[in-house]
Amino acid sequence: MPLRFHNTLTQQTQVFEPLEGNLVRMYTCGPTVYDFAHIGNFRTFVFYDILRRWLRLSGYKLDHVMNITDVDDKIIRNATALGQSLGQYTDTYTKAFLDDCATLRLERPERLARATEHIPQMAAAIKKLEDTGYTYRSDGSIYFRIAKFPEYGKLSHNDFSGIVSGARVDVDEYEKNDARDFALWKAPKPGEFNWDTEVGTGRPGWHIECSVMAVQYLGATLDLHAGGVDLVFPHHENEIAQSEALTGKQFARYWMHSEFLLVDGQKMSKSLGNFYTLRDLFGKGFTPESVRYLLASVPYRKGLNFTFDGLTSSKTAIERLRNFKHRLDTAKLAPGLGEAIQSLAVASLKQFRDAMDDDLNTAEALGAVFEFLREANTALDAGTFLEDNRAAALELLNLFDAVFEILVPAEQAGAIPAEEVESLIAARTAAKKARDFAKSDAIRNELLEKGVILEDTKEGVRWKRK
RNA sequence: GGCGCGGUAGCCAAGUGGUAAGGCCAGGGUCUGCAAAACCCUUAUUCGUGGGUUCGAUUCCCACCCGCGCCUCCA
Repeated sequence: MPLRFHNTLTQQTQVFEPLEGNLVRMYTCGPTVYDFAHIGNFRTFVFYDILRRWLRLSGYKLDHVMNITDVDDKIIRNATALGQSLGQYTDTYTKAFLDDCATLRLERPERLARATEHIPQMAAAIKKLEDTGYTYRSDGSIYFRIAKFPEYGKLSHNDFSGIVSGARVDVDEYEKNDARDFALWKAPKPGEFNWDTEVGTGRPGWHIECSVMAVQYLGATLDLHAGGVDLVFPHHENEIAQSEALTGKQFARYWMHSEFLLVDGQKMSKSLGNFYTLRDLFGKGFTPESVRYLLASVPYRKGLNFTFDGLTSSKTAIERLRNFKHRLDTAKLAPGLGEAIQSLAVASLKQFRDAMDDDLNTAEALGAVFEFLREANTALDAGTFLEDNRAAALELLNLFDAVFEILVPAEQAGAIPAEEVESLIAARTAAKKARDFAKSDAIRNELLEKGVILEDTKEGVRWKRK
């Protein structure tokens, strides 16, 4: 089945094909580094990661740019309050963001682009828009005149034709000609962080950075542009207006937007006390893998209701997958090929691929894995899962983990070393053999307290960390 | 009000014009010195409400109710 994505621009799910061969030029909206990113942000960043991985696994090469917005009102406010330079302030949160991404095993885009490192390019773009009549100045700021861009609204499917009537409004009386016009360049404020450029002193508006950096690194027409739904309007709509006014070419061919994450059915907000960063969750004992799994398991276009029950349930599901992987890796199997389980493996692999091809339907892809897992366990118990079945089963599981990447546990600081665990297990086994159950149970409890769970199986003792 | 997304078992959630994937929880079982862990089994005559189209709708159409998002730089 061909790879298909839902395109916000056309409001349809359509076959994805890049403009040029197997190279995908993509741009995703990254964080504004004014604070720690929260799990709602990471829902979107995990979506980018799944998208990247599936494109790669589908045989595409990626040229992916993500911006780091390191100048905006909140950053300026906070940095000023702390008496820090912009760079000092944003470095802290940029680093925290990148650390969090690594913890969640998010692939790094081919390029991260910081807004403050592209100020001259933004000024040049604004200059060009001025020269071509797309802008006007007002009180030292430069605005984009959306009346000059008839297609404005095509992404968010809003009809602005009734609102766009700039001529009525007196420029001297109003900051903007039209309520929908947006700032390309903001007038300098005394005591704040400003840049001297060819269009004057001040600082860039929010939207221009994405247009400029995307076009600079990826060319006038992107294959794919993604972000959270809340960015559809105005951010992405404005990006389109600027970019297409600038280049005269279609800006992005496919627009993908991830839905919101809710907490207990409500929007996350500081006042409700349901506002979580990754640090908060790890502090409560949840693992990065559980967070990653939960955020990845609900298809990106569906609102995701985040709950602690959900995290706990993810942890259990991950355990089951890891147990199965371990069993596949270590089981002693009779030679031969079990026909039934083999055809199920092939079918499950196809189902997994088809589901991912269908606009990244991760929920159905997971369903395929678990269904196979159950049948394979039954076959393993029954002895109808044979040596030559191992490869296809591992292929499915490896493909699954190439997307979800949760099978290998993260290292935990302060954990009991493996050698120590092994020697305690040896002592327990000896005690059991001598039928000294008091001693063997004591060792078992000691290990449990240190976070190690023992599993007595026919093949011997297996252990894992809690 | 406009635009968009969604309402499927206790919770999370997939899906199709032909009679409901999967995960978690719960209950039952296998295994075990006892446990744990692991594994298996069971769990929606029903898909927000009311109409309509159809031989047949959760799936198509209409209306309504409810939740969420955007409509001033929130992923």
